[in-house]
Amino acid sequence: MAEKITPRHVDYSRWYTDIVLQAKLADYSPVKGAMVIRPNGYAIWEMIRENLDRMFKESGHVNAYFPLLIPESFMQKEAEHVEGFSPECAIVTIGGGQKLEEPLYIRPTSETIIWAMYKKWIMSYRDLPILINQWANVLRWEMRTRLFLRTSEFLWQEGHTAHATYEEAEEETLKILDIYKKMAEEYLALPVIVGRKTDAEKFAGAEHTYSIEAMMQDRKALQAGTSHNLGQNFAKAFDVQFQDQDGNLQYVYATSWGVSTRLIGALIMAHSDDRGLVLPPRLAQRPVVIVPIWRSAEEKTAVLKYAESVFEELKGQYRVILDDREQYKPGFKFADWELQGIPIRLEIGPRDVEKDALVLVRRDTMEKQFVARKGILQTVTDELQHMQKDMLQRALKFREENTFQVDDYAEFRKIVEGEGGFIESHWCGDAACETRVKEETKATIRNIPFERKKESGKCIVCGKESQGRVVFAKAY
RNA sequence: CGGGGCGUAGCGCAGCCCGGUUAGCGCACCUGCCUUGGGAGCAGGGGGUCGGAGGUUCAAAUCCUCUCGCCCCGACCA
Repeated sequence: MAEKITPRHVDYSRWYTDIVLQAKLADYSPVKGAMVIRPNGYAIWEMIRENLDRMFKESGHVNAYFPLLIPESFMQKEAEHVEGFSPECAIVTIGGGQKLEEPLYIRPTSETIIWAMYKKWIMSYRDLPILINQWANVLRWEMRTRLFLRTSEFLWQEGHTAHATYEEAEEETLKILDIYKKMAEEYLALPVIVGRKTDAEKFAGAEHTYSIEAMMQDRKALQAGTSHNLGQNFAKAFDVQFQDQDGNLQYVYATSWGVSTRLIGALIMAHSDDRGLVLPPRLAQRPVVIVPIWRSAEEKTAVLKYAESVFEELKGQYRVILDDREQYKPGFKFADWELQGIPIRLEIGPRDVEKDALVLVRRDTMEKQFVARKGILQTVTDELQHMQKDMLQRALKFREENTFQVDDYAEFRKIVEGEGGFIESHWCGDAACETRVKEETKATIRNIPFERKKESGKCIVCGKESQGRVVFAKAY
């Protein structure tokens, strides 16, 4: 059989597309720019969703659902917001066979409809805070689309909170960022740089935006989540005031934050290899596959009996696949499950039955080891934990090896135009310098990391004073 | 909007220039046999408005006209 996946070194973006299609994560839809998320892909989203949802609820948030369609007038209330989103909106103008009096926007995000409702619900400080999240689809008309990374319609969660003070809103914004970091590192095994976006890169309508940024295997950056402190911008636009304890009317402070199915793209590009998908164990709904191997009918009986006993032992803890299909040889099954990223494969053949052992293969390292039948549940559990940890460490090491401190613009350009990577350079804070770098190199400031050294230096572009380094990279 | 390319089975393609019986190949799919410790083999089988419409002709996947869709490059936009 021919190779199904273009190797990374041949064509990175084709490799990515091949993985998505061949691992049956998603498929192209009849509508340009949209995609179908297939069961394998949706399973990953479910794992992300279940865990994030739990963390949101543990931190006091509740879920709700706001409608898909937003009156045009709502969209136009917040000036920056309108400007930021108008070009990429789809608008419904006909309903029930008649032209609508007011066009309805298909939500590109829900701030406006939500703040129109918050106006009705918020009267006093006793109504605050409101900590609502919603799981929804949104639509942004995109010219260049790529499966999971940028599609016109995508799934996400969007949190929208309302607070009595700026400080409380800021605290919320940061709390969520922490949850995102946890999701990225502990579940996706994806090390991220936490920081603040520059004004040029912030959300349209926000006071400021924070993000988590990850490095992909082609050394490009991918924004994996954002959290915005919206200040009083939306409260003012929608006239949402509350009466404080002293009886004074004040505008409400807001936040919003989201992660999307783009995380699945991040996951693929950070960990997968030329054989196919590599799933971190904590995101695998089915972390183990058992492949029985036999020749004769007697062997088949013995092997299957043995395999079933292993299956029974593991199934209380893990969703296990027992691949007893007759029509495929073991070699085919190995390749098939590797393609789909199943973290651990257990091979069971006549020799293993005899020795009361089995062969365990880790997807990330492809390392084969003989393990004892006894205690297999514990062995699998240990291996899954190690794999989870190793994947994060490996990704972290890769990022560190491809992060450079640069103080000379010529060298900066050489790196960006060459292999690429994250470049930590001084920046004076002037948008003009940021723009110049973007125009000349296509690299942008990913964020201003929280964990940066206080270090005086000179702006990589203009040479003016700078307090610390920011992270530049080409981004998805 | 300009230039170029492509539409033939689920996917990838050949056939077209030079019109001629039932339109073919690889992969995938179905049935059977045989195999099974790294993507097997053999035999049989199902599946097509040849993108669409019109025209030329005894005869069109093939020639002509129109039309629709997609891809690449440029322009535009960021």
